[in-house]
Amino acid sequence: MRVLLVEDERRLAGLVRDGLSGEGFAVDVAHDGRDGLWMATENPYDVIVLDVMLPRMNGYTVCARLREAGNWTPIMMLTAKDGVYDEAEALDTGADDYLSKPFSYVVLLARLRALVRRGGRERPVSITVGDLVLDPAGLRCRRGEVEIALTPKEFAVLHGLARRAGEVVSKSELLAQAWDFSYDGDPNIVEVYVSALRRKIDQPFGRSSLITVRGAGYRLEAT
Amino acid sequence: MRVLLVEDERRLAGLVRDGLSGEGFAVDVAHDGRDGLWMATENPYDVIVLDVMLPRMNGYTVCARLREAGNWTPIMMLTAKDGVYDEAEALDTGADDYLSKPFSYVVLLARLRALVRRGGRERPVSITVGDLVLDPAGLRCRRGEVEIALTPKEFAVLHGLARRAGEVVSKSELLAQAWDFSYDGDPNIVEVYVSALRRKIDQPFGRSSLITVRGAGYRLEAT
DNA sequence: AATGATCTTCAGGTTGGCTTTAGGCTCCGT
DNA sequence: ACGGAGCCTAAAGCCAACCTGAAGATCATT
Repeated sequence: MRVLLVEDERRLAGLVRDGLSGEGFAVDVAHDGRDGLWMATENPYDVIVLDVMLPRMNGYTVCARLREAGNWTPIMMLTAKDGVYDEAEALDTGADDYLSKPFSYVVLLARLRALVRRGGRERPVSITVGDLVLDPAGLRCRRGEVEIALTPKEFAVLHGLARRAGEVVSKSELLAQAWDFSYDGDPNIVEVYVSALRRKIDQPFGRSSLITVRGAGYRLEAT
Repeated sequence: MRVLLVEDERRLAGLVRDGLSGEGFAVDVAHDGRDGLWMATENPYDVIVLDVMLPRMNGYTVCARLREAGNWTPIMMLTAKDGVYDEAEALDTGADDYLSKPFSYVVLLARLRALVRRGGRERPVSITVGDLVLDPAGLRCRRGEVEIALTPKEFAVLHGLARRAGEVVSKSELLAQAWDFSYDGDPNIVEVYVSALRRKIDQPFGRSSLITVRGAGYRLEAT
């Protein structure tokens, strides 16, 4: 059971880490928002404990970014009870549960277990474009009844297109969405993936839903 | 924020209605499928909460009918977890998200908000000149029901004209809009594009909506 | 280590949009 | 009627954008 703890107060972080380790959790700790987002993106965790007030990027933003990126790991938000931050906002941005500071360790443990057990939120919003269905929770995709196997990168690119079905999405936008912030490779990579996607989602079905708009980008149509 | 709740269990419907009302939603309730379909058709809602098992018409059918009719209001499906109904089927018929009963009210609220937020993203306004429709987001154009393929440059020129439909737009204005600042080629290029546009948007339809105003520029009319 | 899957780079080939050119046409003033 | 300025448009060259197969690099798993 892997836990990511994003908490800048070193003392609290240490206590929680030690406690959870003793319960059999494998705990990674990040000390600011950006590191937390990075680690959550790079590793698969079973649950993330996320403080709201963090240096370099607040908890809401981290949470929202993860959800945007299709990461639906259960998130427990830690909110300081000084009234500035709203608990409902935590749930809005995609958190699954929250705990107000100060909290007792026993309560945290119980709620964490509950969260892991029920698997967090049931499912993210699915995207439908014609008879093409994307399920971000399982990184799954199908056209009609036919399941289509996609690699994570392929899915990310298709997801970026599907979220704005009917609109032209530029190559640089796709790059920004599906690749790391600081990817500086050949933008041609997008073409390579579009090509692969067409071979999977269009050709076998005799469709042409993934349109090239020369000089502008690509458009996914609900053919 | 208007919500349509289609749910036959009176007690549950009442609870949800009261809760959502308290959050500032305006809630209408229908107690069977056919009423629900009717109300959804007649009124504009921001989101629809739809039980699967309903008298007189089940949730899948209501959902499918709405989508067939071109109604794309975000739909949250409520599925009873007794295995008879499949969640995937909900997504198939065009639902945007689903929630398994029993669910907690907090979760429903959070997911509803997520749905509305996503569905609420409005596309850039399309421009209409008579029966000519321009969709800037998709770089698409059609006259009536007929889709017209335009290159990005052609679209840019037509867009410049359509935004000021009925007015005369000078060649230099079009140049400034559709070409780079640093373009120093032949202004004749505008004539070339106007020519190409006429061949595409007027000739096939026996129209003449793109008028030359000698010595001044061009005017697009809502013929 | 070895294997297989995925990601990325590379390079050759192709396409199609942009621009220029040039000859013909239209309008308008003289 | 005539000439010229402004406009139209077919045609063709050019070049950036794009496609795609293949090979190398990376990563995860056994």
